[in-house]
Amino acid sequence: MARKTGSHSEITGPRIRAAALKLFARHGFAAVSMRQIAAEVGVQAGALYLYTPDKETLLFDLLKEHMDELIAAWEAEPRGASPRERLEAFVRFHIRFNLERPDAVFLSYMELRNLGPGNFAAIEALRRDYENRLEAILSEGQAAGTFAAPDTKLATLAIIAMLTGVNTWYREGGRLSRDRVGDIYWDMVRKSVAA
Amino acid sequence: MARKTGSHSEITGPRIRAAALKLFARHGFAAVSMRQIAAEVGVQAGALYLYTPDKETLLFDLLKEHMDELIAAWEAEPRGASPRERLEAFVRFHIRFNLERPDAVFLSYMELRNLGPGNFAAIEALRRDYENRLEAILSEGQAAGTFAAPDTKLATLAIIAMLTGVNTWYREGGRLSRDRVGDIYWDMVRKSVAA
DNA sequence: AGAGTATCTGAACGCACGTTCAATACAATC
DNA sequence: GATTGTATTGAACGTGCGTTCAGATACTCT
Repeated sequence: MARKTGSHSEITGPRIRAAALKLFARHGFAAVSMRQIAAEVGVQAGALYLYTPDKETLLFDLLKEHMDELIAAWEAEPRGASPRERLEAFVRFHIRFNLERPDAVFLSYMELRNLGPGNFAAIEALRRDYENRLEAILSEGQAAGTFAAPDTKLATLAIIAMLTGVNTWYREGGRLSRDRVGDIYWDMVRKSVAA
Repeated sequence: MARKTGSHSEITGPRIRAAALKLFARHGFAAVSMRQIAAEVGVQAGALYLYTPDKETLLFDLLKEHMDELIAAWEAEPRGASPRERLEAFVRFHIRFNLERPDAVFLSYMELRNLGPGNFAAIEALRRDYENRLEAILSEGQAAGTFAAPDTKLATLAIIAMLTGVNTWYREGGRLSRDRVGDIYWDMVRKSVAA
């Protein structure tokens, strides 16, 4: 028995990636077998190799796609007029974007070590690219006298760590809405680099 | 051939835990085999079971020990007179303590999901205990008018995420000393919750 | 209707896994 | 120097791993 009905290649590929994303995030890359991913999709393990050359590449593609989307989404965001407005937009964007993709965010922070050196470097470069966009905002504000961070590079890393941390505790339907969380974090970030 | 010379039980146990900590942090719990740990220690895989009932318990013991040490070390820290002094002490303590144990910190944030429900709950409780100590400081300062965090619970989580993030980028011999990093983060934390 | 192509199955490959345990080697005690 | 107890080996258990591939199936095109 092979396919049941219809042409599936355009649907199986995304389903494999979705299943892999979910399972890798839940149990960790090394703890998830190709057979588990296949079972989640409703297919035999061998069929996965029509869509990926190997397990590591499957992980890499997920991480790469996530980082590309992150940067593209930030680029598409309306650009604030002042450094202060741009920083506020960044804070709210980062929280909102990450809360919409908890599995991909989790993977991006936890499973980099399962990549070979070349793939690792590619993802790291994208991460640094994203960080640099925040640092540029802080530097501009610093030059304009709006901000007074003791060290813009460290402020960049500190702010991103703080914002990404929201994903570890936020639960849908909890005591705070996403917008309210954005308000609270913006207040803290704003003050932390205030002049 | 069994032992080479001398009585080893008091030395093999700690060596197993040290090897497991290093390898788990480097490659992830699921990706490390009992045979690899044994090889690192210079012993056969079967010998590990003299010191741990199974692999998960080995991980749990590492995490538990780390959390116990963390809380005990904070308890032993001199207690500042004011909320502001206590917060500064917390910031500097957290950075210093975590930078001294990067592997254990990494494990504590990444491998909780490999614990069974009971073990998981035990570690989570200790983590919450630690967080509550910071939140208590913020609440006191809030009541005294020293701090004006929009939400002490979120400020707690934000500060801890920010501080723990230092471990992801700090490298010995880099451009900043540990003390200087403490200064910079204390400046940002102080301002972020300032009245 | 028939050929060709894309998609998938099912079995197999060699290898490594966590764990157990009888046998063994050594150290300490008498 | 024999006895006892502890620390360790080395082989084995059944299971599951990532990956490959010949063959089967269902769809498309003529």
